[in-house]
Amino acid sequence: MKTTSFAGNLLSALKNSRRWRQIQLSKFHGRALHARKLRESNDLCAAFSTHARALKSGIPGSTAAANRLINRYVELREIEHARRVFEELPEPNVVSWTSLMAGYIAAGRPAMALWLYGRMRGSEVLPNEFTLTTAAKACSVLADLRMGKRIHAHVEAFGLRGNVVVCSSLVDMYGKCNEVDEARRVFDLMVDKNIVSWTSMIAAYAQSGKGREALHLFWEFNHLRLGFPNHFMLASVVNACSSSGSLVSGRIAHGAVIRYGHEANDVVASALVDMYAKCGYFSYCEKVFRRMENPSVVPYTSMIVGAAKYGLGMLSLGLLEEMVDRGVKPNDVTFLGILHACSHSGLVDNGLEILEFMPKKHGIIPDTRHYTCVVDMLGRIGRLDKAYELAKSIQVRPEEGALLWGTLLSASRLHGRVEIATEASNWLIKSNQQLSGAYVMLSNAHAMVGDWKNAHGLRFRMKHAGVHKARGCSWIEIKNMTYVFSAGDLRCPRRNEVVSLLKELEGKMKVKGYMGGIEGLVFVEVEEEGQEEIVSLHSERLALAFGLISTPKWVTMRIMKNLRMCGACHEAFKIISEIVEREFIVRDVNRFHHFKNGSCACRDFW
DNA sequence: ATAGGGTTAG
Repeated sequence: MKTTSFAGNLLSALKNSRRWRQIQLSKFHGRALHARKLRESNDLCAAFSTHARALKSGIPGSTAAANRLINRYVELREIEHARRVFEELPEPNVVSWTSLMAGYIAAGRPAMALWLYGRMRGSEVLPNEFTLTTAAKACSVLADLRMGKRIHAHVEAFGLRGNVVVCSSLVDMYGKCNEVDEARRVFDLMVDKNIVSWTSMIAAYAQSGKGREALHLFWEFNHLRLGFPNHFMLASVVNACSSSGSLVSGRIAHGAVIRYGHEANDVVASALVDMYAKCGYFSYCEKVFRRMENPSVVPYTSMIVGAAKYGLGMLSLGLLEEMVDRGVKPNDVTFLGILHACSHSGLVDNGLEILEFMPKKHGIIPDTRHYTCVVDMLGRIGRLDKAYELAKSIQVRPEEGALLWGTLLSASRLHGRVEIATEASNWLIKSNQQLSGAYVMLSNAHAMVGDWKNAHGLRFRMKHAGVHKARGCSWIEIKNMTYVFSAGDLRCPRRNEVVSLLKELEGKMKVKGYMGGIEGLVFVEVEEEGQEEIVSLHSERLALAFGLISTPKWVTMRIMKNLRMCGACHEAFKIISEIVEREFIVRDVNRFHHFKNGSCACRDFW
């Protein structure tokens, strides 16, 4: 009985199917569909008829036949039909369960796959390596660590820790859940490793900002002569270079890409575009991008964000226009980049216009992230009231609002708008987010308008609440050396030179028309073994001169950022390089020749 | 029936 009614349901489902209607419509109008769609439709008809035949005959077919049908539907992206077949099965086996789970992941519904896994564990069917790999993948997509750990436990329980595919999927899962150390533990315990396992681990490091570790692992892979890196691995390696901001490694990685013949791969090229932008080599970023024949939305977005970082807001806007003309659809990230670009190039009116046309012209509804960019844009040029109004008008979930209110806070601090700074800080403190930033910035805002009583009071409250401000740290790579500096570290070897450099840069910035936001009072913290001191100074540059911040890299980065805003990044880089180069001899200049010839071997990496 | 890569606001 069930079968008969199901046949009826199927028929109506068939008739309701969008593709079925398409077929009927095209037949009726005598119009041909696109070849691919037609093929798909025919395939779907075939699947439907197999399905209907099986049901009408009333003889329950073999489970294997049903599984084939499930997979056919999954391939055709008809997950609900796959599910119907599955639900009709009197005795689904492990393949039926796994196929359906994989189908739900492919359909973008990984939570459903995990739900099915739970149901399966309640049945008599036991999972095998395919099921657990699929379940781990669902956790990876969802970044669901809790469930991921349970899957890991099941892998152990079913004795599958020696399976390379299962373990690679666990490495990937832990990586995507931001548990790189756990990923590494699984990776190290693997006896059999293949290129996928290595790539998963390298990608896990690269994606969590541990570029050096990623590169080291890549070096190991090459050193052990485990094979040639493929485009998957190289994309991750290039990504590792961007996340460590290392231009030297990046160029060598580019050499490796050329050497192994993966220049034409879209994903690798996108990673290179991003890497050159992040490592401060914009002309190469552009070069690599322009070499791509049909850049997709991702490289376009990388380019837009890259141009924005160099103060080339008009170029970003031009790129948006160009991609739309070429039929590449911008996405939410693209618009984040565009708004970021407008913000950093002072293109406020363009930015507001973009915000308005995003949904109308491009079908992208702005979310909190986009509004945060606009708040930043308005706040940056001092239109605090409008920024505040906008921030208040947005409905945000508490866990989403920290960036929004943090942005507003830093803008109001910059412009000495204590009342807005207070409200923004209170929002952050109330929602227990970014506490140290909230306290410090509000305290700085009070200090800026000369209200020392409140400034000190906040510091006291902060201490009382047990909130600790982590020491700032940054680094710069010049030629072959990385210089790391941390705030409060007084061991700056070339303080005087840096101070005169900063003065020089300041002069150049003024010529370029950049009005530094911080000309008034700033707060400088000196935290050395619990010691804390509040100092009011004329500017951060002076703070540096007094030795209170001795962070050339920290300061140079800041200056570079400022210079980028007025389009003088190269100048800054040149001057800084000159200073540092005098003392440090650049090692192994020939590497660059290797790179130029495209014959750089990966073992030259270090 | 199973595993890996690129863009994300302050």
